Amino acid sequence: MTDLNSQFLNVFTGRGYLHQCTDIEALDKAFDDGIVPVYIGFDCTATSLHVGSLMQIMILRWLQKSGHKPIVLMGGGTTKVGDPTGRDESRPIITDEIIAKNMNGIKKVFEKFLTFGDGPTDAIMVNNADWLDNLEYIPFLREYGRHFSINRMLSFESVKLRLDREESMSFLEFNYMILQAYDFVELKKNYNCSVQIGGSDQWGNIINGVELGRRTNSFNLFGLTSPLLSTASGVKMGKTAGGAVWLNEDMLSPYDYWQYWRNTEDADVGRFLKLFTELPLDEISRLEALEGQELNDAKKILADACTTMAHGENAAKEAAETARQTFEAGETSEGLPTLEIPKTELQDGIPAFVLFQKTGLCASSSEARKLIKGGGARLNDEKISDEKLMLTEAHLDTEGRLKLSVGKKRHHLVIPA
RNA sequence: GGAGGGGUGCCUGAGUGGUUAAAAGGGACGGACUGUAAAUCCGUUGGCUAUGCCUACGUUGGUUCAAAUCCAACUCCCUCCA
Repeated sequence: MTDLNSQFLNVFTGRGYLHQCTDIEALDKAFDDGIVPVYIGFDCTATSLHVGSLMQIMILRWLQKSGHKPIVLMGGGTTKVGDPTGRDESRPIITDEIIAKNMNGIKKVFEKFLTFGDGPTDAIMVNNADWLDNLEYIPFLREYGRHFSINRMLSFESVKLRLDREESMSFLEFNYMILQAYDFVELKKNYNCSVQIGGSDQWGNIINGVELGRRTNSFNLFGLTSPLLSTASGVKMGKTAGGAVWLNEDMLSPYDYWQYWRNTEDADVGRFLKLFTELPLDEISRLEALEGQELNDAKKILADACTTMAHGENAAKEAAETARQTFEAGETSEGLPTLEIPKTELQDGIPAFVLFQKTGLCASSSEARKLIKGGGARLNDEKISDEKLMLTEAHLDTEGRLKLSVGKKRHHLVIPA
């Protein structure tokens, strides 16, 4: 690789964000010459983003730190079409109200990671519905549609996958890549944004935009992609027992978020520290060299740093302290997720499996029963052996609480009120 | 519009009248081993206050003592033809 001059690209490559670039030397020069607006697009399919998008968010954060302007493109328009990339079936149609609601939730995530405002390097958020909603079909086809070759579009991975699997792909979805390409041109025109970054699965879509810009307006646009992330054992990132690892506090508690990072595989620690924290690289190489038990310290640092960024320092400290009490001291920590139940329920007696369901530790009471049968359920750190155990006030611990555990890692407190 | 093939549990995929809550694999969860890791081995994997009951093989009806399995209509997908 050639030597890079710009601060941003040095960080970008040094920390492992680089997968492909359309023209890295020219891009390097651009970043070195002055403030460059760069955009990354995000879907509005949920009320929060999850760790699958965290790498893109970190990229924008570094971008801003390096003195450039991040543009967060909300796919308010394209979400109505649905990105077929990586999907083996159509997305359900999402209504405008839900999209608006989702955008609000996602905005909250970004406010934690970026500084928004009117200054030259302040981040801005734009919505592609602003220009996509009112497109006129015939003029659009004549001006832009003629630059797209169906032959080529059919060869794209996102399309090919669906065709190979003999799944249907509607014309609606087929248009997604055209619209995304058009976004790039719009952003160039309105915000002088000539760089798009995305995951490596977006490479095809990004290239389309670059080419469309060149053909229609002789723009010189750049595309830059980051590797798709899976854990060292090949699992796609971002799922746990409870579901997706959301970045919004109301969808996943800081404690659970901290736990997610604490449970990182050994082989991923160094890579994740580079990608998801802002620790200096030499500090990271020291940490990832740790072995055996000591590597757990690196995992804690990873969890602290990630949680601090997403939820603030206090939340991170609380999560770390709760984890320490729970796992290292073997105590029952107040910081664990807690459920209050009416006193009378305990006075009357309530089956343990019902409580497991109520706390959300188990999805159904059948699941809870099976868990108890299988020996995976604990009450106040003691294994429950009776599937039909009735809980009463006699089971409260000295502090007047019940601690329910599923496996070794998932705990919940129940307090009568 | 015509001909043929297909729609099975979270996913892939077997099953062509009763022994089928449905093989097998994957995933997920739990256990053992560990370091809150990975790998490995074992177990669980529709719901229900439950020795039973209910719901489930695209949808709706039908045949039958009995249907994922047979019939009809509908619907969606795939392939070929127009």
